[in-house]
Amino acid sequence: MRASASILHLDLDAFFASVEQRDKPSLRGKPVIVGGIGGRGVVATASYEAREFGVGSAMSTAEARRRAPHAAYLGGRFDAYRQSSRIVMALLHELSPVVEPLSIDEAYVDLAAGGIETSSVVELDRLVGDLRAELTRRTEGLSASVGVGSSKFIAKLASEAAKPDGWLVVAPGRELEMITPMSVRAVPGVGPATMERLARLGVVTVADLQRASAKELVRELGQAAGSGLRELAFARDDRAVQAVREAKSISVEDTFATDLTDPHEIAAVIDRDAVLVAARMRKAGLFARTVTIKVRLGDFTTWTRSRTLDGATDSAERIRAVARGLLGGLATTSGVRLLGVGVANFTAAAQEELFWADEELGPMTEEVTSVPAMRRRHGSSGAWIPGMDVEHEEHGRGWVWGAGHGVVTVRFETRLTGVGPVRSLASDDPGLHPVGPLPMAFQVDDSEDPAPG
DNA sequence: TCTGGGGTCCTAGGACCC
DNA sequence: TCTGGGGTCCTAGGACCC
Repeated sequence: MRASASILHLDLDAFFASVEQRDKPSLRGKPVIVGGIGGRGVVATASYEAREFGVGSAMSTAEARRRAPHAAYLGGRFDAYRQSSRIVMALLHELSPVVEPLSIDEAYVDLAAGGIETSSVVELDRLVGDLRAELTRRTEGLSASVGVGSSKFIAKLASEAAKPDGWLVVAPGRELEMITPMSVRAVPGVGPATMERLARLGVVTVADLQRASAKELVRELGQAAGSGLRELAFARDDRAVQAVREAKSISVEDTFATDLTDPHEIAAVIDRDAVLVAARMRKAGLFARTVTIKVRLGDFTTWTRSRTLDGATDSAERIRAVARGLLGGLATTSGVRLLGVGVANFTAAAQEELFWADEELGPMTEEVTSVPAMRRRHGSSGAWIPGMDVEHEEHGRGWVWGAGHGVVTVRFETRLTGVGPVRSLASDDPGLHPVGPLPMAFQVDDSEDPAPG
């Protein structure tokens, strides 16, 4: 822990839903839910209006629809989210060179590394105020919650406490006062299972945690979690903000609208995922030694199987062969709900093995390499996904409101137009095309890609 | 129609080595 | 008779985060 409040944590408020409300004027002030909109989807982000109905992240979309039947359900526009995320990360880099993105919508900043040494809460308040205002301006209307404190732990709890659209600077020396009354559940790393174990020890609040014996915590939670949690209970946290974090794994997985039973189809999905993973490795310049497959059955039983090679590869063919070999050891006839392929154990250079012996798989079929076709068959119902950006030769830019039975309904509006009209068109209307997100007025140099979201 | 997708970190047991 | 002891690597699973 530092003597000054020099770590900042920023979290964009209801990020995906806020981008949708910004870009779709008719949804402003309304419940908006972004996530998987198929039968097996879950909520990624609910707008604050939707949260009023009891809808939250990770809830099944089916449950969300019961609670908020009139909300807008959108599939998500990741290009638009990345576009705004880049603007925010670039803004943070203007404060300090040491910025650690945690996800697409969250980051730590080491203020001291940016030459911001003040311990004056008034000055920090002004700095954060300016930051938040500039963020809203550059993102054309998004808001972020910001916490500043003497450690990552305190900065994160502060931004959490400030939500939504607020900020909190925790003065050095006031940390224990802030955290002691909190529930242990508020401590990052304490989820449902850990909370349950702690409750068995009679530990419910951070104050209880301070009184618990270190030995008992380690016995119940293991060495790392037990000792780590006890340190956090006293606000002891010296983790540095890390500007560069190297990827440890890359994976692709899919849950199917209905369970897969055809072995050829299962094998084809593994092949396709191997191709996707290899493409991402090539883009990142990485070679992997370990190949993993993940299989979830209809009853939610989940298996992972992995194999570590002597050498490192980025070959789609090699990954495919290893993944298929791993698949061969599993009984999948009852039906497969989810399939995935991952790689790990990276090296920066290939160390191809001289010899290997895998069963002969034969060439990949057209179907395997045609990813969009696969997604359409197993993913959502059609090509027109609710929320997506479209442009019509006659009516201009808009977004898909709904689709089905040969008809697609589009609302023709953008964040620059105000609420626009709705029109129903034939889903094969030749004048209608999917498009990318509307460019932002504020441009970021994106010659180098930020960390993957 | 309960339960996504992309990650990180940790644990525990077995193999293997000195 | 009686089974060390530490280290590393690998695998599988689980908890957690956004």
